Amino acid sequence: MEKIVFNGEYFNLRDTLNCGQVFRFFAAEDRDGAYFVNSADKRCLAYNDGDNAVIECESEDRAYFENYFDLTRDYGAIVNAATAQGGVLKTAAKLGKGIRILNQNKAEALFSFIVSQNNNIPRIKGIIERLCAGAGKKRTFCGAEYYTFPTAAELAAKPLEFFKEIGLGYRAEYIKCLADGFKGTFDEKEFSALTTKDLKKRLVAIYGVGPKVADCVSLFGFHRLDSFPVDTWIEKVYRENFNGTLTDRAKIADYFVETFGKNAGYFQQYLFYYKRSLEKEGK
DNA sequence: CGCCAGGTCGTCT
DNA sequence: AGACGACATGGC
Repeated sequence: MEKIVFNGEYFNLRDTLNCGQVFRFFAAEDRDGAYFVNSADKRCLAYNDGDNAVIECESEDRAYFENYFDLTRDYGAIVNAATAQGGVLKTAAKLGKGIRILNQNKAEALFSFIVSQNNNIPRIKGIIERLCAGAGKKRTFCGAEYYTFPTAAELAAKPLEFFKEIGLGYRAEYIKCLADGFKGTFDEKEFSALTTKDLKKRLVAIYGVGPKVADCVSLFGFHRLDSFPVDTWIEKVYRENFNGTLTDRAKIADYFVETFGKNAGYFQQYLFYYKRSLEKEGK
């Protein structure tokens, strides 16, 4: 077992996991504030401890999770850049300075964000868990069982009925179609080689993937920071805090990418998290 | 019960 | 190009 200890000033597990970028994490029942985080076929236990963030994982997975949690990136510089923008971004960066954008498994991100469309987060998590339990493999970590995210081949082996049974609803056809389309393999390189613009075109060409899902996959799966998913929350920030008048979400996305440049993806998370937390407080 | 969920597709102007 | 309803399901 390996223990990765990292300065926690810009690494808050709760905020990073709860900002809507990832769905396969579970609060560790017997350890307050600790989470089991699953990615592809791996699992780790992660928590904040005093000034540090700690990740416990199998020794062979150390490099995987160092990359997964984006540990080589200078988040202090990103937060400073956001703070320098002033206004709502300064406030949002203060609140969300512990958020990191994960380097998720690309296939998992693609399938997961198709599930996310017109859906709520608790239900998305439930569907994905049933997808893993029904099509993935059983593994053990720290004496507890978990399921791996199914491979493209494992998904392709399942009939349409399976996807309906786990509660995907009309999205079952999207998932089935995608699984069949990959013919047993997911060629990451084919996607990774593309520019962000072409990657989005390629993703949108997939049945069930529209501009919003494509931007999420691009940002959360491929770490393309010049992606800016626009949903109702971002639209709200745009109107209320940037005095925006555009209504076309694609144009709003372009506006933010042009304004924020290489930090656009990070700033999107700060703004999203900030706006949504205001709503939650009000309730 | 009705509204909504980190939308997308098909269809019609 | 832009508007609009349908879509499965269940959380709240």
